[in-house]
Amino acid sequence: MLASLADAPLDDPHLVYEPKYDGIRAIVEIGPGGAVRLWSRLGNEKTNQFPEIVTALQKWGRRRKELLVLDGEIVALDDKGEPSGFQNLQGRIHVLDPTSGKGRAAEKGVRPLFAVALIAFDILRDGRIDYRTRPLTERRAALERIFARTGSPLLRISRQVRGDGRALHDEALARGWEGLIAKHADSLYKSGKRTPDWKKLKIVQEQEFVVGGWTDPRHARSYFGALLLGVYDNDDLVYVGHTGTGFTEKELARVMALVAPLEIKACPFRNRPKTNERPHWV
DNA sequence: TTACCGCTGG
DNA sequence: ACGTAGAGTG
DNA sequence: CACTCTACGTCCAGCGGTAA
Repeated sequence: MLASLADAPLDDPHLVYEPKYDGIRAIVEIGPGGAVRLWSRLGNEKTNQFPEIVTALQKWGRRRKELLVLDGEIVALDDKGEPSGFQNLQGRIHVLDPTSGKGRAAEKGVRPLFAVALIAFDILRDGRIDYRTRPLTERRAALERIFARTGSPLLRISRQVRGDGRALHDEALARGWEGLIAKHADSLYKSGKRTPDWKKLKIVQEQEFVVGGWTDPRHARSYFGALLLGVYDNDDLVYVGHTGTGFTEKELARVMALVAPLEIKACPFRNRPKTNERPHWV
């Protein structure tokens, strides 16, 4: 079940509000005796990539007798133990076995080994009970009963408020969260579907950048792939990232017309970015 | 070793 | 993740 | 007719695999 991007009131009594955790979506199976498996949104097994979480789940689920299936988000934790951004998980998405010491990341020693945690926000099955056919409020009650006090800092449940998300929204602004998810309190769980029962309320962060170049487009994309962006550190232009999404066809054309006549030979950034496609500088 | 592709998360 | 076109819905 | 929803194609970062 996936959320739709939409506006929603922050004080609707039929809605519940949760932080939008910025990590990797995961379906969690805890079998009898603690047989644990993690699955990604595309149905790929992630069990081997998060051994800390698996160990914690095994320990917690050791005396369970029946299958439990949860839905949640795997997040990286900052040094205060608070959920931090998706970026800190990027290096582990593809790692087949983080303990093996094999592979590029292990060789380079660059994997930061951020602490991670599982934040469960839904329950799909507990033994013979198929919770997907039960309303969200009932699922939430079951989740809190079963998973609220795991005794492990790695195993948590999402924060959730009912009816009035204004305080949570203020907190999201103050802490720079990605946004909130607003869910219909009586909605059912629809596996694999994107539905308006869950609404994604995005928070727009602002920052002014200087365009230092662009990259060639890939495939059937027109004009350019991404803009190369920097911010000034005194007199130095420091490359800070690419952005390629968010452009309509018209906007791609307009920006290209502005930027193409300004092309120069030398990279204007203090730190030359690595790009997927050929860069052009302005 | 390096460069590129393909795949996966968002 | 986003944006678009075309299908679906009212 | 206008609006909403879905399917699809594309974006970045990063890793693994393979070719050079």
